[in-house]
Amino acid sequence: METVVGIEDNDDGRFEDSGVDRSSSALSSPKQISNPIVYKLVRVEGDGKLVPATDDEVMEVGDFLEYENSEMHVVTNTGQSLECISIERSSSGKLRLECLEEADLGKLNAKLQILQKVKEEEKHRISCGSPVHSHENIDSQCSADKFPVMDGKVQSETPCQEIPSIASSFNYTHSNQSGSIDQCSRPSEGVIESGSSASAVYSNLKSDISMSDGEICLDKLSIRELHELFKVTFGRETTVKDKQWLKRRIAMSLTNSCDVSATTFIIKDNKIVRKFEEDSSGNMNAGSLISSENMTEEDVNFKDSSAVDACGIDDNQVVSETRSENGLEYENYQTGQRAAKRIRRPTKRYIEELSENESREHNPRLSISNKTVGFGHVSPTSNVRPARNAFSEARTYSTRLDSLGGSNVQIPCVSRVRRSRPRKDIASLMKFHPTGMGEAEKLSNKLLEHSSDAGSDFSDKVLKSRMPAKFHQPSSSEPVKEQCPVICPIELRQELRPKRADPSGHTSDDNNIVTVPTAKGGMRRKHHRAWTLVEVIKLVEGVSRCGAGRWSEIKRLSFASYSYRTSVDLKDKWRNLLKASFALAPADEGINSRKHGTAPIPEKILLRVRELAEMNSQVPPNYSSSQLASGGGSVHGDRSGYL
DNA sequence: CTTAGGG
DNA sequence: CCCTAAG
Repeated sequence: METVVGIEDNDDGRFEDSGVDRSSSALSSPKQISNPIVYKLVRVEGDGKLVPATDDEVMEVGDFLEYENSEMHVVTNTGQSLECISIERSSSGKLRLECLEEADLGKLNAKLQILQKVKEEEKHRISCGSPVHSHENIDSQCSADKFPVMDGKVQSETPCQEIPSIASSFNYTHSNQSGSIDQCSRPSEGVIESGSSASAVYSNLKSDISMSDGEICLDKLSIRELHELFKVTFGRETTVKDKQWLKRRIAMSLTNSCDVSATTFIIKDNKIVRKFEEDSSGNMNAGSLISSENMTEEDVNFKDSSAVDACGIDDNQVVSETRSENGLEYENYQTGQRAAKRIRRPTKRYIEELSENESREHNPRLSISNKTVGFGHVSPTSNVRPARNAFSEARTYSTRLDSLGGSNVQIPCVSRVRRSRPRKDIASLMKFHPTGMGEAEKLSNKLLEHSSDAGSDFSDKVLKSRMPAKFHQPSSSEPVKEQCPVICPIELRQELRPKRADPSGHTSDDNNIVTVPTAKGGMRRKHHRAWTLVEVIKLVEGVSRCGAGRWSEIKRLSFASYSYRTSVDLKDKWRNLLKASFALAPADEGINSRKHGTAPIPEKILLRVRELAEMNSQVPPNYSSSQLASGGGSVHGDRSGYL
C-alpha cells in the first residue's frame, strides 16, 4: 500500500499540506475516500518546512510503521476512519509522522462551510424571531440520509454511507426535528432556540458550534449534544455515553488529525486550526471544569475515565467504526469502552495512593492535549501503546526458516506482539508508589500482560549482567533504566517494536523485568517470561557450542541481548528441555506423539536437545547412545566434538 | 561468581 | 522461577 503522510506543522498550528492534493479531495468524490491512502514520512523543520525523512528517521519510526501497516488496510476500507500516528522526536527538529486521510482537509473545510451556512441561517432566523421547535424529538431517529443536503458540493452524490460526516453535517443542526422533511427543508429550524430553556441544549450547542468566537469547544457540549454532533459527523446515532470518546471521535473526524486533543479548535479564515500549547493551561482547567460540570448522570460511570490520548492511535476504534456501520453500535461502544479503559484512570484507591503531585496531571487527555506529543511523559496510565494491545491480542502465526544445527527447520512462530510493554511511566509510578502497584497492574492487566518495571529493576539481577550487550542493542534490549530510573523517553521507540521481529535472534523482546520486592529484601521476578522459540533455539545452539553447564558463557554468547534470562535461567530451561526431549516417547523418535498441551517446541529442537544431551552424557542410561546418535544425524550438521 | 539441584 | 549449597 502506498503511503501518505499528513504533516502538520506545529508552529503556526495550521494544517500543512503534505504534498497530497487535498483541495480537490474531500468534497466531491467519495471515491477518494476509499482510495488507498498514501503515506510519506517527512520531518517538520523548525521553520515549518517539510523535509523528507532520512533513512535513519524512517528507521526510527519504522517499527511503528510496521505496526501500523498491518492494520492500515483495514482502516483504509472503512473509507471513513483515519489512522494516525504522531511521533515527535525533539522539540527542535521534530520528527512527525502522521497519516491523514487524503480527504480529510477537504472534508473538514466542507464541514466548516456547512456549519457556517447553518450558522448564518440561524442568525437569520433568530433575527427574524422565528419560532423555535421544541426539542421533543431530540432523540428522534431522524436519519441523516433523509435530509436534504444544503451544500451543493456535498450534495452531489456523496453517499451518506461513505461520508456521513459531510452529508449529515448540515443535518446536524436540525436533526432533532421529528424527521419530517418539511421541517428539514428549513434548515435552521428547531435548532435555534435562543433563550428557550426547553431547548437549552441546542442553543448551547449552537453557540458552541457557532463560529462567532471562532472556536469549537467540544468540552462544552453535553453528552447529548455530543451525540448529535456525532450523528452529524458520522451519519449515525451512537449510544456511547462516554463523553471523552465522543469528543475524541468527533474531533478526529473534524480534523482528521491524530493528535487532536479532542478539545479545542480554532477556526480561522474558514480553516480549522488547532489550538496549541499556548492556551494549554487554560484549556486544562476549562476542560476539567467542564467535564465535571456537564457531566450528566449517564456520565457518572465514566467520570474518571480519561480519554485515550487524542493521538488517535487507537486502531480499534477506527476499525470498530466500520463495524458499527452495520449497526453494531454495541460493539462500537464496547471498543470505546475499552479504549477508555486502557487509559482509564486508576481506581479511587489507586488515586488516593498517588501523591498529589500526580493527581493534577492525571487526566491524560489534558496532559496530552497540551503536550502535542508528550509520549512517555504523560500520566502514568495514559499510554499510547496500549491502544495497540487489542490488536496484538491476535497472535499471528507464521513459520520461518531457522537453521538449527545445520539443518533448516520450519518453525512456527507465534509472534505475540506486545506481549509485554514496559511503560516507563508505569514503571516510575510503581517505583514511587509501590503500594499502588496492585492497582496499576489491574489497569494494565490484560493489556499489559507483563507490565514491566524499569524503575525497580535496576536493583535486580539485570544489574549483575554486566554484559557488553549494552553495546549491541543500545536502546532496545538493555536495562538502560538503571541510569534513568525515572523516565527514559529514549526508550519509547523500543516499545513500538514488535516482538521477535528478527529470527536471527538478536531480537530480544523487551528488556524490562518486573520485579517485586520480596519479604527478604531481595527482588523477585514477578512474571513468568515464557521462553520463546527463538530463545530456546539460541539456548540449544549455545549448549551445542559451549556445552551444557557453561551457562554463564552461553548467556554471554547467545543471550547477551536478553537482559533477563540469567545463566540460571538458561540452566533451568535446559533442564526442562532435557526433560521434555526425553519425555517425548523414545519409541516414536519425535516424529509425532507429543502430548497435547505440551510446549510447541518443535520436535527437531527436542531431538537436538537430546542429541546434545547425549553428547554430554547427560543422558539417562536407558536412552543412551544408540537410537539418538544415529537417528539424530538427520537433524544436525553434527557439531559433535565440542564437549 | 558460577553451578547444580531441589522446591 | 526461586533459593541455596558447593566449588
